[in-house]
Amino acid sequence: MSASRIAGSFENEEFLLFRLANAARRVSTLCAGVYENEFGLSVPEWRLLAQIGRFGTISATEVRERTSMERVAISRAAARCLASGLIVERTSRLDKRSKVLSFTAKGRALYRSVVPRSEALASEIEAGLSRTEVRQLKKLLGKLDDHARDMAARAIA
Amino acid sequence: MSASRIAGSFENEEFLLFRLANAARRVSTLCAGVYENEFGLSVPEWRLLAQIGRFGTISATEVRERTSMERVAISRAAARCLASGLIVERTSRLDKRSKVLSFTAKGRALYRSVVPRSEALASEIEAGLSRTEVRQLKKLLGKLDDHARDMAARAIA
DNA sequence: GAAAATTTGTTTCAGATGAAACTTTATCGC
DNA sequence: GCGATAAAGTTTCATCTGAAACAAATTTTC
Repeated sequence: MSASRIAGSFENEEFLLFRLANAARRVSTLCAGVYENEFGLSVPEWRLLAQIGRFGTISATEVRERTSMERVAISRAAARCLASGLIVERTSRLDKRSKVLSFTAKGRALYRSVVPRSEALASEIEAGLSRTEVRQLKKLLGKLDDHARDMAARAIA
Repeated sequence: MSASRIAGSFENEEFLLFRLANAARRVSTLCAGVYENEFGLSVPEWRLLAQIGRFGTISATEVRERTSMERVAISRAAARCLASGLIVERTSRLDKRSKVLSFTAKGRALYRSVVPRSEALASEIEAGLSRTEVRQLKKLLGKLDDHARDMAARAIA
């Protein structure tokens, strides 16, 4: 069949995009279920809380720099965490556009309970791979992300 | 600060989920722009066409088995490709529930023009990594996906 | 020091997405 | 063969998502 002759190398190796999309969707759905069912958190909410947990007090921009989350996602995650009383925000004195986020007692307590579960979940997910493979995979994903970011930046410029 | 002491190993290594989500989002957005701007195709539509290109005539279920796409995504991609005259569908004689999909002349021509662009795009994206790293990454993503699928299946059962 | 441009964060809108209900056809158990 | 169960695809609905417009504050430029 002519169609398949045309395909060339495309035929045997599936495009990285597709594998990446599949793996990300699968892992994300799995984790989202756990965070939602056990803690009532969405993945972006947990991502935000994890940053506050690490850095104590942090602005949305700092979260973005550290996680590559989108502005909108951070804003929405923060709004929901505020509404559920997990965090408080205060306008920064240095820059009144900026609001710094920090835990309430309730938020800190929740964070403390999520961390071990999150680690256990990561272990479960990574259990299909060896330690070396996990390290390798993270490294390669980081490299790919960096390269793709460069490409996107160049495309815009 | 007590919050950071709690974090433990979580502190240094970013959770695989997050890296995966970042890389997938970045690559997907990049590719979606190319397919959309240059061919008027969404990623799921291109994924579907790629399967028809490889296998000639194929049912939605076979597409799902081969790509891990969701039923709904396939159904919608097929509806749009039908509407834009890229494919036709015929009820299978063997199973009247099933519809087999195949190219129109227009669809085949488009497919032929997308394949080389898709390969070039893949090369560009993979250019940040060595050949070995690309192979490794694909392998690890496949393994991770398989393991996560098993976990999800076990969670339901 | 005021106008222009930039940055921070929010909101809006339109399209994407996924779970669940649904329709139709096929298969299983008896 | 007939009722129950399952499978193929579609549709609905409620939510998620991202791009772009937006408001407010800051920085830059002249």
